[in-house]
Amino acid sequence: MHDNDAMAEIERPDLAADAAPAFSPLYQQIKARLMRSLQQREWKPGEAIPSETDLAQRFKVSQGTVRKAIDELAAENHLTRRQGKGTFVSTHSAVQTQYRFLRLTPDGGGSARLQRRLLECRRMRASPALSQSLQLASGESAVQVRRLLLDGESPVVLDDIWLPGPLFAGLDAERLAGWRGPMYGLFESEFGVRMVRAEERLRAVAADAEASRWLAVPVASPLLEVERLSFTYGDRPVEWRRGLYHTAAFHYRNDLQ
Amino acid sequence: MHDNDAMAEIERPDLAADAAPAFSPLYQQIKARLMRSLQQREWKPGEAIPSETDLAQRFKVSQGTVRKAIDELAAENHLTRRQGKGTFVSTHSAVQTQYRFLRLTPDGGGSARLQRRLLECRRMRASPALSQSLQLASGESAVQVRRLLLDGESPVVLDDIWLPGPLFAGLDAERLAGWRGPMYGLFESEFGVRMVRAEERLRAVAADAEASRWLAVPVASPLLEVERLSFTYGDRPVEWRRGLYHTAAFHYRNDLQ
DNA sequence: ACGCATTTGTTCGTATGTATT
DNA sequence: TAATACATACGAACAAATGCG
Repeated sequence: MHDNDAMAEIERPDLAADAAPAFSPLYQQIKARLMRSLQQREWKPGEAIPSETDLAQRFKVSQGTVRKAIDELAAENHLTRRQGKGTFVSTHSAVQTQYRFLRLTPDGGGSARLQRRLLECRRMRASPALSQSLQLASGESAVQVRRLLLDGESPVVLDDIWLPGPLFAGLDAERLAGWRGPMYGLFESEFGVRMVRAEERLRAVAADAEASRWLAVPVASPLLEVERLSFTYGDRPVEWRRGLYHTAAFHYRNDLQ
Repeated sequence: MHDNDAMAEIERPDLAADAAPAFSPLYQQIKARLMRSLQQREWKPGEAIPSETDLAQRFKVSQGTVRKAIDELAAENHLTRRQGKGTFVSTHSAVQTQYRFLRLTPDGGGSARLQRRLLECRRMRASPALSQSLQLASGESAVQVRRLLLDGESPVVLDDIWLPGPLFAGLDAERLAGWRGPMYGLFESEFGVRMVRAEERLRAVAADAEASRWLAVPVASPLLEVERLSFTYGDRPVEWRRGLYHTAAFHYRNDLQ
């Protein structure tokens, strides 16, 4: 009836780790409550959350149980632990986590040092496809941002970014151009929207006239197309992005384990 | 009354012998010893390792310390825990982890169900570049495998795979063609080489004549090039692979967190 | 410069729950 | 049902890093 080797075992629906139906371990419940506090911005990106002993008292559980909850949140990059200092809400502005989602790497090694050049920032009516991706009500507005990333003088990435209009009220070219640091840092601190995870889809495509112009490559050159759907708390999609990468001197790096 | 960890350190000065830098937490030392056992195939892929209590006795530490070591090894995909059954050495043959490194996904969703077609398997002198990548002695032999992955009748991936010749003695077309299941499963069970992690580099390239023929696309079509360097225990590189993906109906999926 | 309090990190021990055989 | 193994939970103590007075 049961298979006895390692290959059995798969058929179970195996409910997701964070969805907590009727009965879930205490630490999972604590984890869910901490996630809720993060979502409600009780503690903001960069700030410290209460100490483990404080939280244990608040939730009336042992410190070890809080610890296990925090462990998982730290493993998922929601929180960052610092021995002797405390546990902090992760932020895309922290130097060590800047450009956390950018996998572009120079072929020679090292990490990319790219300049940004803002090309466009405008408000538009969301297309049906975009409304679908970002779960917008029909007819809702969107912000479109177009920009280049350059290695010195040579353009490497052409990004088109779409955001829900209402969520990013007040976002315009001036605001973007004046911001020093990663765009996701701006979103966090100015609009209260923190990107917590993203799904990327990669393809090879041929450069069209526009991409050819901006990236300074011949029409029909092969380009790496990177589509990205980014999510904030509660698995809510809040950014759709399409990047075209010129992968002559750079590549997209991915570590598998 | 009981040992604190300083005393434990004195009782077992040999613990830090290989990897651990002088003083490291006990559970890290246990983790290193477990890794060594995995590397030496004391327990083989798919097999169960001793229970946590057994290991605790063997290493003369508490069960909780062993648990923390195993936790990390499980998080790194070296081990797989199954409640009530035991802890098992991960294997690429297990159904739930088959094609763990393959990120190719049909655009419509679901998971890829691709046929394999072996095109070539031959022994060759390793090129200098390959020797460099696989850390081979100069003049050492390599095995080259070329194959197609097909979705029904339409080719999707052209893979070229290079392996260290001595490590894969006896690997030939017949052996490959006769094997049912993932290639990495064959490597594990027939050659004792388990891939534990890999680094991929992605680029967009133009199809050359050969790629065009095998993938049934026009010359100069954009293709997704996926270079992969795979490592076994001890960070030893044991496979170099170049895949050309035709990303018309498929894409390379990557989840960022 | 030093010591102290705070906070996370490590280790132990114990008990109980849950899944598997 | 019983035995085994992993999973959860609690409590306690000490270590190590940090920051402050």
